[in-house]
Amino acid sequence: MKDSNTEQSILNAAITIFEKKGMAGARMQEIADEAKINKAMLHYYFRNKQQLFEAVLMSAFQKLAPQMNIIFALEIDLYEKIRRFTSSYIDFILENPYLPSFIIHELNHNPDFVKKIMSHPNKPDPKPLLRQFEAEIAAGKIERKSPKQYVLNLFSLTIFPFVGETLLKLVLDIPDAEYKKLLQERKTLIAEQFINSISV
Amino acid sequence: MKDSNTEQSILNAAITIFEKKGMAGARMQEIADEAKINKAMLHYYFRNKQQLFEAVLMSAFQKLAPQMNIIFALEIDLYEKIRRFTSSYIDFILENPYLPSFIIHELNHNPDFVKKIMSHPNKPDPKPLLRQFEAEIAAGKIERKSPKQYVLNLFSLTIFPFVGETLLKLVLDIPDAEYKKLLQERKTLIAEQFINSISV
DNA sequence: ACATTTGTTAACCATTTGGTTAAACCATTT
DNA sequence: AAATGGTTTAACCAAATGGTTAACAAATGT
Repeated sequence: MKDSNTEQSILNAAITIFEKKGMAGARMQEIADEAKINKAMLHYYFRNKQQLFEAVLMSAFQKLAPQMNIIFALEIDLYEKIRRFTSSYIDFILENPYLPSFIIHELNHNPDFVKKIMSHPNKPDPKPLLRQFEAEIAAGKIERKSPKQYVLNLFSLTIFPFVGETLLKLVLDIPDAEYKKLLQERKTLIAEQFINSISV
Repeated sequence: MKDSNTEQSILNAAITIFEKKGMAGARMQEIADEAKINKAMLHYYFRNKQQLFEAVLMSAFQKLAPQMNIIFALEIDLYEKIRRFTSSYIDFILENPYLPSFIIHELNHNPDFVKKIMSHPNKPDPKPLLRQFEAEIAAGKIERKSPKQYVLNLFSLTIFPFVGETLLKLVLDIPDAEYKKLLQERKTLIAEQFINSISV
């Protein structure tokens, strides 16, 4: 029984290609080239394109979810949690720029996979965060709005600047270097303004 | 010289298919079937897949940009403009649910098209909005932050719930009907909280 | 050392897919 | 009604693409 790093290097290559081109745009040969192995190996280890793709999509969740869930579960003040979440999420995505777009796009096109991951441990789970919003509302500390709306806002402010980067740069006429700087600024700015907008 | 509605029905079919499946996932035959015409007609009117695709992407901007630019250019109070923008954008996207995801995804994968549309009249242009933010800052009415960050926030809050719908429903465990209700709520909620977060 | 399993390769295959062509169709002009 | 020119169709084509196979190499167990 060999652990064989071939399987891992296939997966790595597949991650690179799939995250950049998506399921429909990726080519098996391109993945094989990227991994510098024979195309037949892809099928030997992962049977077919769909299964290789699902392994990649699952690994994307595996990368993202623990990182988020740790922060969601921390026993700290809500505001501090918001600050930590935005800052560390932005840092993480700066290292994995294709991740959110890839996940979102493929989730939109693979309803079956959505069901598959629904009960899977790799799912990000912001329930603790939701409960903290509820508690603060109950304590009269923040506006009485749906906690889900709060989390929606927080996710939108944090994730969209990455997903919509090309569109935003185009529409707002922002050069690359400046955009990078804006993203850095957002590591503190989001939490600051978000907290400001909910405090009663 | 015939005006021939064939060309238009091809474009309509192409819009349907491309917006749902993207450039890489769409099939010429599928578009022909959708339009109920012979596949050769696609090439007769649009030469090849790339050109048909670009016509579709351009038409997507054509649908979106005027709708936004009218509001951006209105001579009204900043806060009122924000309220109008979020409300009417959400209404519009509810009618065209695939639009933002399609535009964002394809822009990310077609750097050449980005250049092409940069100087095109179909580009959404929030410059008037940016200037109003600047004016309010100068007047000491809102926090002294980069106006671009403000617009980034506004776009994120408005657009992301559509682009990331599947992911958000999955992660926050929200059923379809409830999510629709949340989106409706956001037509007023976004502006309310956004304004609350920037007023000095 | 030998046999058996596991890993790897090159060649091959069937289907899909974007694109072409030549003939037919149809409206308008002469 | 014959000619003209744009429009439409079915059949076809070459390349790309996902997937398979059979032979070969390298470990692994006996």
